[in-house]
Amino acid sequence: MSAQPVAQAAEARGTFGGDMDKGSGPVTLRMIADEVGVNVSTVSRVINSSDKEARRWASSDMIDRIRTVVAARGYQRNPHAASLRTRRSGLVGVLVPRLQDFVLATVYEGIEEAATEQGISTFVTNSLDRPENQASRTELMLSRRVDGLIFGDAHTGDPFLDTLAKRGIKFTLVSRRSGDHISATCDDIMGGRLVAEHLLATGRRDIGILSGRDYASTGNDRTAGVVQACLEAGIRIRPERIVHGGFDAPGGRQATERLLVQGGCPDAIFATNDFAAIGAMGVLRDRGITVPDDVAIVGYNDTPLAAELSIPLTTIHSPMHEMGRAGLNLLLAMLRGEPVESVRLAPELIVRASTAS
Amino acid sequence: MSAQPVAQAAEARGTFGGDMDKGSGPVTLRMIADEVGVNVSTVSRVINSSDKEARRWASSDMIDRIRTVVAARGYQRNPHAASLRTRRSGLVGVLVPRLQDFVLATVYEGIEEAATEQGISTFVTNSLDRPENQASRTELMLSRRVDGLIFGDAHTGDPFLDTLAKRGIKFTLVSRRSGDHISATCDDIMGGRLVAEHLLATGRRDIGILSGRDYASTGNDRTAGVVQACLEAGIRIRPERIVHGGFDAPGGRQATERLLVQGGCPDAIFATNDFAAIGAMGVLRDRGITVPDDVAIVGYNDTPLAAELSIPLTTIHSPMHEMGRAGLNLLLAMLRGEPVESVRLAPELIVRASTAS
DNA sequence: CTGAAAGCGCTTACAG
DNA sequence: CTGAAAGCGCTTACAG
Repeated sequence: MSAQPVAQAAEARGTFGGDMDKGSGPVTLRMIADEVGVNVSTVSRVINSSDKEARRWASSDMIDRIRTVVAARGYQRNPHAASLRTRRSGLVGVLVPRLQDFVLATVYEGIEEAATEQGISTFVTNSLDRPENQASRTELMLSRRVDGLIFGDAHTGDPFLDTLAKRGIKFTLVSRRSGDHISATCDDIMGGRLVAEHLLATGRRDIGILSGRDYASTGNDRTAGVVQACLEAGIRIRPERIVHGGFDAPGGRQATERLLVQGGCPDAIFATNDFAAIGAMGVLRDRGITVPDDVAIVGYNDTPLAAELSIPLTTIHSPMHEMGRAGLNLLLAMLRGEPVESVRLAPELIVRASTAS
Repeated sequence: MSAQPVAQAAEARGTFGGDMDKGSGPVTLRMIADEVGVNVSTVSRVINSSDKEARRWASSDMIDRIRTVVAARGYQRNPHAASLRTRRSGLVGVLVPRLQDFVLATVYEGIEEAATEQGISTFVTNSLDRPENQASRTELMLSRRVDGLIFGDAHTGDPFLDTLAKRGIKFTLVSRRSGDHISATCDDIMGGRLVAEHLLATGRRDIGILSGRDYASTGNDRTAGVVQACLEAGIRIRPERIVHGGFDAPGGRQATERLLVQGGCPDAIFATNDFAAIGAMGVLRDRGITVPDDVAIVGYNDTPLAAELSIPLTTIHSPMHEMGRAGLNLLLAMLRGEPVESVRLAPELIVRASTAS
């Protein structure tokens, strides 16, 4: 708090009942111990025990007295001292492609919320999906002595995460999955199937897919789900109907333009992200193609804007917040040494005007 | 890294050249010192000095040898130990209304970027603009021993920040200003003036304003700028032309509906936020009011979506990223004890189809 | 049930 | 120029 050096005046503290703070900084365990008239170790034990456990360490009278003084003085443990001693920091590092992305911001909110509930603090940073950033930011997090990491930017087939796992570093993935690493994701294959089934049921037969980045399991799984479901219905989606690109509006715009050029206009477009769907709608509008009469459009994620669009967007609701919470809780379980398994959350189809013919 | 207790095997370390790690956890200063054959204090001094300063503390031969071993072993200082000793954590807490909000996510990106450059780490959390959260999250940040705080959720007239300042807590504001507290903001009054000047120059005379939350200086200043500039042009904006509401699309929708009800349709609407502008456009479209022929629309912030809309949006570009950087750097200067002054960044008008008649 | 001691990994006066 | 010591605020065997 104060800029002045606090000096080594630890012994000069009053016996007990001294009510003034003397500007000597935050309350320490020693101050509490002195005021109660007991050893710091006793205070430490009481503070770090539940009501029941505490009984094993101290008389109930002692427990009451300590708790009273702790509350009265507003004691807060110094986390740096505790971390130094216990070798656990209660810190988690989170890497996301970009926090500006509504989807990842929401996932992170879930992570942060669950972390706070568990007394954990998080650092977040953007990797912009660039491998060199992923590596350097991970090392930076590690140098901050995080207990574990959560990646929202996993790249399919990239050995980076394998290397990390081999080093014994604990981490989970959110939003995107990769290999056998523990992850909390939406069941994107199922999501894709829901889209295909809806489109087929409403009479569409030629589906174009804005698949997103080729290194992201999200877009790939959603695409695979559509392809599977169509195949089961006897419809084969040609390769040129699947185009990759960015997950934002400009990315969707470009991908849509490529889609139209290379195969003519389909009767449905599935954008694996709502923002890409907005870009797609822009292109169609520019070309005088009407939605949903000429082309149905489906997005993914059920972003708030989806319902606000001039033509409200049919989309898949994915539990982004819950995904973040699960990713954090999985990591914590791993750190406790418990066996953990990946979580696939259920997607849900939300039908709106963009597919209602 | 490893879950097993690392044990007190500090003395059992090889003399020098021992290349294996023995799983004894991260490299410590002591290991470096032992390998170089020098006292830890010497290593500490060299590590924490610039090239020039180091000369005062050690022979250039010593400096080289230490630097070599530090690099070879990949030594990283334990920040908890250093914080405990120095009483400075290198940690900054950031409170924003909500990270899902593109504007605040971007401001935070700027904060985080500048922090990383300066070797500082940040914690972010959402307050949802609720006073009880602002208080509790601030205390939580303080219990994490942050050196200072950055608030993106300041409420005009709220004594909370005054109380904090009185407690000697160091903080800066971003995005919104409040009282005399140090802040890094866009010059929102100027931004409002730019909007009014453009609207007046293109023949508009009856401007409705979606002013946002009444506790946020952003919306209020932007509104004030419009009112001022209009007054100077001899046009008085009636109070019922100014409506408050949320800064998102639904908020803009509701505010617009109230605006239309209570005073008929204006010939221009200034939404103090791009997302609110999107909501406004939705309402107008539903009612068959055309943009820009019947009503011109202007947003604020120059969000990427603004250019992607069916009717591209005239808006004010505000340097959100730079605002975050400035907020962090101001805080750091304060912590160094330097005199600091608030920063007002220049807004810029971006004219698009929504006002081009 | 409670205390005393050691030690986590650093930094920084204080000596020399 | 370098070393030795103290101490930041905790936790945790180890005694009793």
